[in-house]
Amino acid sequence: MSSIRVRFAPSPTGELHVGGARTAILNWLFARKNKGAFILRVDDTDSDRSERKFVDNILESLEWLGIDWDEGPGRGGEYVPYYQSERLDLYKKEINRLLENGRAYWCFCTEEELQEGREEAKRKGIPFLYPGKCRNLENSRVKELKENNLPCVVRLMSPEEGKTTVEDQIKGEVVFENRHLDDFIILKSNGLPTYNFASAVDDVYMQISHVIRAEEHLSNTPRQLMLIEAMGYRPPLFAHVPVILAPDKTKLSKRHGATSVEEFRARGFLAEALTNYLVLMGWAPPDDEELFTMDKAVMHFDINKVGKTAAVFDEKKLAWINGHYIREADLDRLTEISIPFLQNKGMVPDEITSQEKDMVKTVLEVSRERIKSLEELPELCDFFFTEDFAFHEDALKKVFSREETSGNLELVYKKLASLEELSPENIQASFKELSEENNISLSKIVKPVRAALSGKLMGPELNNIMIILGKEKVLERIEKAKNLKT
RNA sequence: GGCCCCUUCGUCUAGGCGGUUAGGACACCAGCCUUUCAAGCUGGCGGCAGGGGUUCGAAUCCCCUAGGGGUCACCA
Repeated sequence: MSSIRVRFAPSPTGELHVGGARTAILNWLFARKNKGAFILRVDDTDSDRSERKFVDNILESLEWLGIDWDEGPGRGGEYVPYYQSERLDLYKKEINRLLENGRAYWCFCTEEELQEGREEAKRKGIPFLYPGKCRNLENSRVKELKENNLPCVVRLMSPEEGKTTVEDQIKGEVVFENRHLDDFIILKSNGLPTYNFASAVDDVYMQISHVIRAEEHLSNTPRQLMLIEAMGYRPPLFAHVPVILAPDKTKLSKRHGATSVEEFRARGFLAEALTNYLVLMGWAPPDDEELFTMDKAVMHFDINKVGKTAAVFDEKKLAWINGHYIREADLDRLTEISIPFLQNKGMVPDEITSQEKDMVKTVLEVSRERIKSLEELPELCDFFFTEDFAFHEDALKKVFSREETSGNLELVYKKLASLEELSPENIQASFKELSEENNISLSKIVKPVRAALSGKLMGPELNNIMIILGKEKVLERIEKAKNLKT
């Protein structure tokens, strides 16, 4: 009965946010480390904002990240169903128990009434707490009001004195005074449970041992503890992880750029880079190494060592990590995931042949160490795929504006034309000979050739470019570039 | 405003029991390598929010102040 069971319980009101992803990863690491179970539960009690497409997005994002769940959507489990919207009978049952035991009560206060109270409290500069007006309604009165179909909710009869303390695995002991907490709503007038209630009930029923979730839930925790106490169950342990901040130190949101896992994937980040980075904000392995696999993270993970401070999301560091994984990735796999980025720019056809695929692979081999995200690939290597590549402004200004460029290209043309086939050796030798024979610097030869072949001043090694392009195209492009003088 | 959490280089962090020139990484700068750009290597810049205590000795313990964040919904 002491088995470790954790859960990630997103509400499908948006795409999987990197903050949510980190919470999921932390839960997953904890479960894997302790040979426990990682449960995925969909907290969709907000019928207005929950959408099926977001459920799909969250599931896909988690799968893409490699965060697999032992129980949950698509996988079933002992505590099925894992959608709160399908567990309504259970909540109803627990609400009724609470009602019968006098630990909860029906409340018929209207929105207007409450709003008035809030405004008055604001005027007085004191926090608004529900005054408990409906606490002691006679049963007959309740029955009467209900028969008249008056909108009503159920509130928990919360203790007025004492303290509720949360033994948080990350924050330590956090104490809340019960008098600051009012009789909060557990059943909404639309018949659906509130988050606090459904979450507490499910955590208990699903035998969750540790609730690892975002810090913003810390202030909800005493309420859930009260609920669990009122229902007569044992509460799980809690661990609240700090939020992720944007560079301006406010909560990371859409206006800061990419925030969802899907957006990062679309921008050319690798799953292992994103997970590595996300784990790194708030946790560090014992050896302080920053680049690690999830396997290694699992081996050393310790929830108690997760930092208490909110971390600023640093895209530069993510990019560095991503560059590392791009360089390390299996080339075939990298080829597969790179193709869409090329197709996106029309560089390779949507229906790709195996020859074209091989070409992408070859190009990747000589280009990968120059990019930090797959998104940068098209611009870096467009000239490998088309004759219609653009000449970069720098190339025009620094190379093609020069008097001697045309003549030098002509020299190169002649020299290369005499070669049987291009090889690293004979290309090298040719350039060297040209330099010596004509007494011109190597760079005066090399730069124009690079510019002629790629339209750029920087890029993969020239040898590689020439060999991949092949003698025919190389000569064609040099010929064409001779007349490009600006 | 009430309640709660947090505070080590610009950023992410390491710093069980108080004694370190406060360590690493990203970024930035410089150099090396190099037929470009990267990558790689080497070096540099840069920090314990402030103030009081406790102590022979505090980034580490206590208190206060300041700053940041979260939350105060019939949202999760």
